[in-house]
Amino acid sequence: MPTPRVIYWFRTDLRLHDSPALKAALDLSPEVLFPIWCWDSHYVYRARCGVNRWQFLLDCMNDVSASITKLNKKSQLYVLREPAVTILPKLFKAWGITHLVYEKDTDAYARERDVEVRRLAKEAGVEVVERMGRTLWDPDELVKANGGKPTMSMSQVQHAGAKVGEIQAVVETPTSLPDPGDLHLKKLEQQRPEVEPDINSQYREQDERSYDQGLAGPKKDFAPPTLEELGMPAATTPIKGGETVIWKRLHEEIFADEDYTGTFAKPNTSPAAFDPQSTCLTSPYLHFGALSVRYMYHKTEEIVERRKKAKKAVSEPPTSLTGQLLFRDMYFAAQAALGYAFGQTYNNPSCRFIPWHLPSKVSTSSKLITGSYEIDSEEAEVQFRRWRNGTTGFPWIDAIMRQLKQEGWIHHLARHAVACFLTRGGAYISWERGAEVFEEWLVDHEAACNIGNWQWLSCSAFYAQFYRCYSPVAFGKKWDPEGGYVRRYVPELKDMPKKYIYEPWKAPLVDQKKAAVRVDGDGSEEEKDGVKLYPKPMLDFNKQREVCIEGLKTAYRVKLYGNSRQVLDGTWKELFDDTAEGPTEGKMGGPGGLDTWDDAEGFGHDEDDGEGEQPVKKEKKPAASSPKATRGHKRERSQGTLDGAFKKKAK
DNA sequence: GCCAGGTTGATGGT
DNA sequence: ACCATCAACCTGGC
Repeated sequence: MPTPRVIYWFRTDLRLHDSPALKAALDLSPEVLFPIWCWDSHYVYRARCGVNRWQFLLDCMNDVSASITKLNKKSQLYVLREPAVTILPKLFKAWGITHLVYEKDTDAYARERDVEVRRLAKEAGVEVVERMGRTLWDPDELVKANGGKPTMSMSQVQHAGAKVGEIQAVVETPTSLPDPGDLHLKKLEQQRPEVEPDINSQYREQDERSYDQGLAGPKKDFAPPTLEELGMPAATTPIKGGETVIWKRLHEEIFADEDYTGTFAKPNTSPAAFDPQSTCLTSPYLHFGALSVRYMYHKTEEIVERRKKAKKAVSEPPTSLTGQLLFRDMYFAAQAALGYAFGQTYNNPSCRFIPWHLPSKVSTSSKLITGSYEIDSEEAEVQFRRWRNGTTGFPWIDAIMRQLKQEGWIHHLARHAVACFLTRGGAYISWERGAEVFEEWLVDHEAACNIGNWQWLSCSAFYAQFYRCYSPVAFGKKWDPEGGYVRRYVPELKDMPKKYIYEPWKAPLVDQKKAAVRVDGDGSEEEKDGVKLYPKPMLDFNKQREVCIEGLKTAYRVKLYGNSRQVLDGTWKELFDDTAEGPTEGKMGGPGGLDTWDDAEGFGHDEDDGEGEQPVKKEKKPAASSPKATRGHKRERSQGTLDGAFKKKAK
């Protein structure tokens, strides 16, 4: 057996502390170790990653690279400007690799990529070593312990977690690293093919920009790129990425304040607090793996246990700090169980079907569904744009959306406020449209959590109390009666009297004049006759609230899910007509999703919904006129980008 | 089948 | 700060 020559492939784990995968790599006692990042994964081949998250990723890369160099002057993070599936086979050969080691990633897209990578490794005689380090428990094991079903509630996670066993202990941080070997850059660059397979030609333009710089970048030093190299403008977020950044803050500020850590209760933290924010803001570091979630969990538990012994107050899950981490695991496991379908309503057995005024792009791109919506979606489209722009005319909503765009981060409850407002508590627009905006702008965007939370807030899954509705006026007022948060992020209202700060359209003209702002228009103009403008509200909230609740009531009565037959074949609409009164007997067209791919896995929602229809299990393929209808679309919401590209190549 | 509980509503009372 | 009420969803335990 030759001495191991190892590639350590960084993906979701830009850290050196508490990394089970890195430890596994070092436990091989390798002769050489190449720490690499491939120009791959979600960050190149994706439609939507805003500049702020890009910057945060680059911060994390630079930081971990510097930490590597500290342990071994000859080493660094080698950022390769080529996707894993094409560069890895070449590296295996050129570097004489025996082992490929990485942290397990259960993201739907990552799984598909990694299946291909395993195949390529096998072909090259390279052993793959994979370790879980991204969540408290392995999402696949949580799902298994949950009866093979997606985890849809906190109690399910806690029960399944108890079955899986103790959360893995923290592993030690390496104090030294092996040398990397000769990189053979010239040889590798000569071998560079025209990018084959052509993974997602739709992102071609962006790819080419980086390929033009060569495999090792403009300076041939394998350094992380700059935003300039990527052709992007400067970032606007004040949040700085990197393991050392969060490590310092975690110990010097968060854990150092044991009262804060030990009694943390999410619902009691203010969404209107800024500078500093009311929560610990660890999410983006967890996302990029710059902070280990298990380290955070164990350290928090240590503090909580110490306080318990001292008979000091502590908080408990789900509202405590560790409770927040449990929710994260819940969403990861739900995603692991559902794969690509988790990211959309269409063909998702866990997601309730609600006929939003502005449907998702998947719905509208499906021939089966287009045309079935008769609602004035043009008005909804305008409302969507105003929501995105932060010009809804509701200062609380607009302040949040503007903070999100500028800084890439908003408080959890602020996310609730704007998500509820966009979907079931205001504009009645599909959660998928909102999720896309968060995906682009959040520095902490985690596909599983973002998707899960949008389903939660829109009452599509996880949560059902749709009559609990956030008011765009009252909710902000409750947390911030003076309106300081609004004044900070909607500066045109900074001198508006407190009385009108959440409802400026009610301010008499004389007050508007004093505040040097005119409440008028739809947000398309910033100024008129030399006076600053703030838009009038884009909808009557109290009226819309009624419309939304009625809509949700109907949708819950009709009881269709994303994989119901009527959703897949586009005949759902008749079920929503004439549903105003009475029970639903006889109105439903039969169980919905019994004949879709999900049923093989046994967790459709349709088998037990009573209502007295005969099971139509027998009719194998429904009246789907397109193969899309049964296989479902894959989306690019950070899951799913490779689609057919791999498969073609695999043959 | 009943009933309590569900991380984070709003309002109007004390 | 702590109620009840509004209307009424689902899940989980018995």
